[in-house]
Amino acid sequence: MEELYKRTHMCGALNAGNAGERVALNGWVQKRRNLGGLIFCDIRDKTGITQVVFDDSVPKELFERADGLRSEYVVGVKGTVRERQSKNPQLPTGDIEIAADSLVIYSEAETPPIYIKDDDKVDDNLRLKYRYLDLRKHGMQQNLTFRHNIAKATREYFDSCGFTEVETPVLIKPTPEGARDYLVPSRVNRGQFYALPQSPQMFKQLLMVGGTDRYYQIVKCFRDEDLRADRQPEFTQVDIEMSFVDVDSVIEVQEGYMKKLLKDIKQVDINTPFPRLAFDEAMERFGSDKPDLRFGFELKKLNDAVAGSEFQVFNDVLESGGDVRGINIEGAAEKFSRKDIDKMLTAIKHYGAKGLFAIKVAEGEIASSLGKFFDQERLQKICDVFPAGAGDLILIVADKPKTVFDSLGFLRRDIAGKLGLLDDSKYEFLWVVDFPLLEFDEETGKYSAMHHPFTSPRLSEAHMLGTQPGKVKALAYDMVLNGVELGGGSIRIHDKNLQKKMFAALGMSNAEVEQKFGFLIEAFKYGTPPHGGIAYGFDRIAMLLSGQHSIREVIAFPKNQAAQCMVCEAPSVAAPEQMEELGIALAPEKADE
RNA sequence: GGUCCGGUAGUUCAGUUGGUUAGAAUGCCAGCCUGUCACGCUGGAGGUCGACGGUUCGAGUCCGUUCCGGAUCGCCA
Repeated sequence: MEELYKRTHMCGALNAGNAGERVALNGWVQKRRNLGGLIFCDIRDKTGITQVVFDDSVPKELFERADGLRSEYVVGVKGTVRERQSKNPQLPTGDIEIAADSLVIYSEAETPPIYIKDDDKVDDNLRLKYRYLDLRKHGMQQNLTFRHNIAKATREYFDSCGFTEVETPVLIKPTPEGARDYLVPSRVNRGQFYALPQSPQMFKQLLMVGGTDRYYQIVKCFRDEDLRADRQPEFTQVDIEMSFVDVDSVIEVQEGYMKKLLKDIKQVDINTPFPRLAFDEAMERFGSDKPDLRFGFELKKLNDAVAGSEFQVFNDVLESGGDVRGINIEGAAEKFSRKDIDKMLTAIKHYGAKGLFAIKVAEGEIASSLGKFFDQERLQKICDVFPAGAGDLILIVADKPKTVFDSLGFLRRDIAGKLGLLDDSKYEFLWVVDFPLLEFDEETGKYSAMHHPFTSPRLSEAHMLGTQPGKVKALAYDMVLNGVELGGGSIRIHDKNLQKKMFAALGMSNAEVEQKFGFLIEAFKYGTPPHGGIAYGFDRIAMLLSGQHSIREVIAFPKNQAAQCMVCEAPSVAAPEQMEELGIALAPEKADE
């Protein structure tokens, strides 16, 4: 290779104050503009771009080499900084340019399949396949740096609060019964498997038994589940556990964490403590257990207002234990057409909704698809619940409670988006608390833990575990920011008798408990501090604080929707020899029915 | 597993009721050009219209199957 030019500055670093200095830059060719006897060339690195000029004062050989430059060539340039004749106010380095006197081409480049520009619109899969090119974009480099800064602030904060970062194993025991683990075969223990952790839950509890007192870890976790814009099969958690704490002590430390993150990263002061909303109230008011508080449109129950009408649809729903609820979109009566409302109905059919009823309130008249069954007086009664006035649009869904909540919860947020109310510069934090401890699974006919089986019930309600398990509330909490669940946690059960009751309520036999959690139960015999903790989705935090709408934007090498790595093409089949050595054979594919 | 949307040049897209040689922008290549910065001007190359089958005198367009991608519901203790 030719000589390496020892870099004196990054490409985004120079300004008028450097005029007259001799510098050396390394980077990629963003763009070459050949004006004939004058060549401009923009050199880019992760900090920015600098314009380099070759004119008739340079040797012919150098000028010709500059003429041969193409996009994405990797080069080194030496020259003198000077102020530009015509400045470019759009560039941080726009006041200066480098009058080049020497140029080295480290590496040529083929024409890239995607443009290295932040505002290009290119197919997501191409971006993922050529991720190393995508990462050259300034915005992507900013995202990576941004994520790094969050990790740094996280470590600073928890360190300052007396936490120890401890690494927990990545090869752990599989959880029985289909819990979507990634399985890892063992050659040394032929026929046996590890699992990759979905979370370090049991190990962090063991750390509390082990006297670590305050633990945190920025840790990769794995779930072999279907993907979403905010869900990847391998993702990063900020995992936290504390000894000798109650709900308030955990929450206080976490609010301090968010306060520091927002201050350090966004220079934004947020108020603590965060509001706390009981799960039931969150559902009643927002139709969601992770409500977005940046706007209103709260749900109202209309059962009383519509009772006793001639409208059979509502009557049937009310009789079968369902609800009639609505939201009032203030001032939106004229903003949505009949067609728009039909589209909304199509959208909420996903949640099982069968109908969507609209009431448009105007001065002196209330128009509605319900007009046939509801006279003005009755419609007014519905309006009064919100209360709604002239210009407002009320949307009503009648169905099973879950369908009503899901549908209106979705519409509330969807419409806010359409009305431009989702302001990324607003940070509305809250805690959702008082979750039910258990939920009834209609398929298995059993209760299952809403969070996990070590979540403590409210101690005052623990006696109901045997009799009314569905009514017991958990000492659990979710942190929600702008409609996204950032993290969730709980106070754990540390009393072995209470834990036994919990397992009984879950319908688990002693043998089953022993097989799944034996080592944790064993550990609890030897002196267990009261403890609790929380785990955050680190990628989600980075996504939200950087204003992105997919966690892929803050992950260097994310997987596509089919959980494939487009760069290295994982997963792939294993070589027969390797399978043989591991003692694994593939089962024949199931015949289609 | 279900539902919806999409697949046309390297890239982003247009392509009407089925009708001659499938277009634009950008990128790429060549030539000209001394103050550009989305440089400009002139010219050029570049396509199995995702794949297979069907209807038709004729299919990018219609029908069926299939593959791929995205969104979403289920799922995510």
